[in-house]
Amino acid sequence: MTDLPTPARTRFAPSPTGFVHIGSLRTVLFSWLWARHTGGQFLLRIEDTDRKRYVPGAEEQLIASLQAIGMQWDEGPLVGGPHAPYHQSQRLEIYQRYAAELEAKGVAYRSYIRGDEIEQLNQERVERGEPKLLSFRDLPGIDNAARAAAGEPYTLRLAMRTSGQTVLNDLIRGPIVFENATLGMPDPVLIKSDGFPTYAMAAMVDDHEMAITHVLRGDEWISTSPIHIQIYEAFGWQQPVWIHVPIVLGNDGKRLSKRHGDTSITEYLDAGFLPEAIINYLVLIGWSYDDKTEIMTIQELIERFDLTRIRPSAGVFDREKLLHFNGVYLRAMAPEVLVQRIAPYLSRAGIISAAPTEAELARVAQLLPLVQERLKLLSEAPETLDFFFVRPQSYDLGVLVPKKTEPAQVVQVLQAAHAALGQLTSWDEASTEAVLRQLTEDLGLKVGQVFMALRVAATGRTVSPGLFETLVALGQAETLVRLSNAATALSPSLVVS
RNA sequence: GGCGCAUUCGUCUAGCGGCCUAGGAUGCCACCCUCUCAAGGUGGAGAUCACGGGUUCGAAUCCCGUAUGCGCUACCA
Repeated sequence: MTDLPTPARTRFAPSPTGFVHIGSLRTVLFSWLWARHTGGQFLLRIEDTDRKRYVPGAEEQLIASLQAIGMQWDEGPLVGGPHAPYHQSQRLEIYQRYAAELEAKGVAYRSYIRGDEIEQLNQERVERGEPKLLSFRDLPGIDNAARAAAGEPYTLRLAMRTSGQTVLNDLIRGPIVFENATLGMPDPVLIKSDGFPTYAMAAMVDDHEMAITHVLRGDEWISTSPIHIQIYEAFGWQQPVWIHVPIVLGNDGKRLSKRHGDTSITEYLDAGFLPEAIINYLVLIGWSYDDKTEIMTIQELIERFDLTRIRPSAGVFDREKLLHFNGVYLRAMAPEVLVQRIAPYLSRAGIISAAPTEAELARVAQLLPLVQERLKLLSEAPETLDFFFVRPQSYDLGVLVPKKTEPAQVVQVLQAAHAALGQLTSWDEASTEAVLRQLTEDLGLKVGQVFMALRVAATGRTVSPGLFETLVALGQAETLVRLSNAATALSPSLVVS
């Protein structure tokens, strides 16, 4: 029933009403990992049974998100499979057939009462201090036969049991026992009056038809699981292993939603987070391998993932920690791969062409090692590299002149450095370093003062890669131009003062 | 209201009766390294294991209450 080595079939069954968010992605990740871990299949099924909530383009977004994050499905839209179609809206006959079966068995019945009538009746009952309606089978004032004869629309409802127990065997929580007599659950609609099935009907039928072995879903489904279990029992089907996954909360401890900063996964990707970092971070909310291992490759996760180690309690999504993971993955990334991943960000920033030339990519590849270990997001690449491509147009004199240093001294440093570096015949880190350290000593200044002034002159900013590697990457000619520009920018201020 | 789920450092977690004066990670602070920023190294602060009873020689770990948070209570998923 649990951690058997038999191949599992799991599924992600979203309704096409929006994007894939961080919260739901974590549940998908668990499902996907379990299928891969057991050598089974991961299916994608579109639960588009609510025509009122249909959002055009949502399915495409959803599919694109899964592909971008790298969770490929074995059966479903685009790839097909033995249980096609994988859109519930195209499986209506199947649900109708099974619905008829339940009706024939007497566990489901036609209900002609309308929603507004139920509301009305319940309101009256509440006023009289009576409990709300649970069954809609034979109600005073509702003539089912007459309505049927008139051809009025009806819903098919499941007759919930009113005695005994319904037991949900949740893998990570153990058995959860519901007393049918005190459940207080109205007979749920299986088939809506428009002929479409509800979630309860469609999902159970499909999970059975598609031979799903492990159902992973958010723990908000625990409350309604008696319906699902009673459907399984009514059919006499074997239940899948139920795994109710804890939810992911936002910073404020509130459930992640569009309101509370739950962002679509594509936004994280656009922001420069790596799929592998997102996956690695996300899997650790609610699951752990042991007491210290955190950084794991996808392959290791597939090998190590174990449903029984999922925690039952909700976890807060911590963007700071994700950022740390992203940095780890960024630093470990092969330079040639990083170039490819970073190029689009540089293109978007206008630093290189939209369709980068070989020369541009080569230049980026040359520069990347200088900043790779400082990156936490791919999107930070433009701001850390742009000065290599664009000469500083002006200088902030307050920044160009380091603390405890006189403007005149800076001009002197710039001029001396210009002279000394200009004479160098070999332009490499060792040579520039030797020259500049000697110069510092000759001027009787501190390394920090000199190097900072030169850094600002060369890059226009106080934060950059190492000075020497930066100068070398910039090239001798360009370095000299920038030093001289900086000196010129500073000189007028001397005249004034 | 009813039913259900959850509860260990700010956050993610380890822990499944003695190894816990509660371990790791992240974040924070300090120091080291150092031309800046990161990275890296070292150290530190940070959890009376929600609270109260019990069981036991012994409980974060088992049982029962209480509190708090959350979910469900749709012809939504």
